[in-house]
Amino acid sequence: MRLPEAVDSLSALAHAHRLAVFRLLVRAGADGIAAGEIARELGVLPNTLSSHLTILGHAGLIRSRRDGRSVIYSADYEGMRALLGFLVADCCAGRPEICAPMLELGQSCRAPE
Amino acid sequence: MRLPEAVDSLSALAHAHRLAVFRLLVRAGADGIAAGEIARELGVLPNTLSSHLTILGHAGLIRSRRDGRSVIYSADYEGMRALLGFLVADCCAGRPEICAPMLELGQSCRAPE
DNA sequence: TCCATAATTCGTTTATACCCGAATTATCGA
DNA sequence: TCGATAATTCGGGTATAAACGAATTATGGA
Repeated sequence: MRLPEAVDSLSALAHAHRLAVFRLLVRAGADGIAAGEIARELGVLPNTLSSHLTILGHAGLIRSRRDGRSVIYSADYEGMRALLGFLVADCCAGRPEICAPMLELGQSCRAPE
Repeated sequence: MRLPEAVDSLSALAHAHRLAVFRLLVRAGADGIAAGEIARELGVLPNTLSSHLTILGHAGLIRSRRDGRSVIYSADYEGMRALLGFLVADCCAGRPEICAPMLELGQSCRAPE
């Protein structure tokens, strides 16, 4: 990932509703959630949500598939990984002690026991 | 970190010049870089840069200290860690296989050999 | 085929972000 | 104290983002 794409991804997440949608989908996993259910959950009008979903999709952070009358959205974990990777890239050349706390991020990222 | 603060941080980074500034400072480490030198490096007017620096500072992503006539800016690694932590929080409850690629982020984050 | 549901697209209005020039504040050296 | 350098603050003009209502497209079932 390069800077312009990173700006697109960050802009997509830099909005309260869109960030909430993204987190919802990240938690939901591969099953995903239908657009209408997301709208209901967050209390956003369907048309407004639709434009948010388009923005997140264009940024490579979510995917969609049609299932009957519904469209199911799910997180794009590879896009997420690309963004995080860009942010930490070369974060501490020559200074591993700065880097160390970032390595512990993975600890937030575990299955509940 | 909670959602509103995360939106602030993401908004701060969701701009080509500000993201470039942040990356510059992340690479620069604790020594930091003077405002004027950042402006020269990126080809941004000093007053415009100043407002960008204010936004990044308010978002908790950079710090500043005065040194004579210069003001030295440096990355706030704790703020950075907080944002990344928020983004990956609970990212794969019950699905460790999704989580695994995120754990490898640390590999971008190493000292040059 | 027709109707109901799900989602998106379109057009408009409003609010906010961005950038620049000019003026101001802070610090250092002569 | 005065001038020069470094940085920030202020004000205004322009562009862009966001939200909404209305209309449109897609799908499934009667």
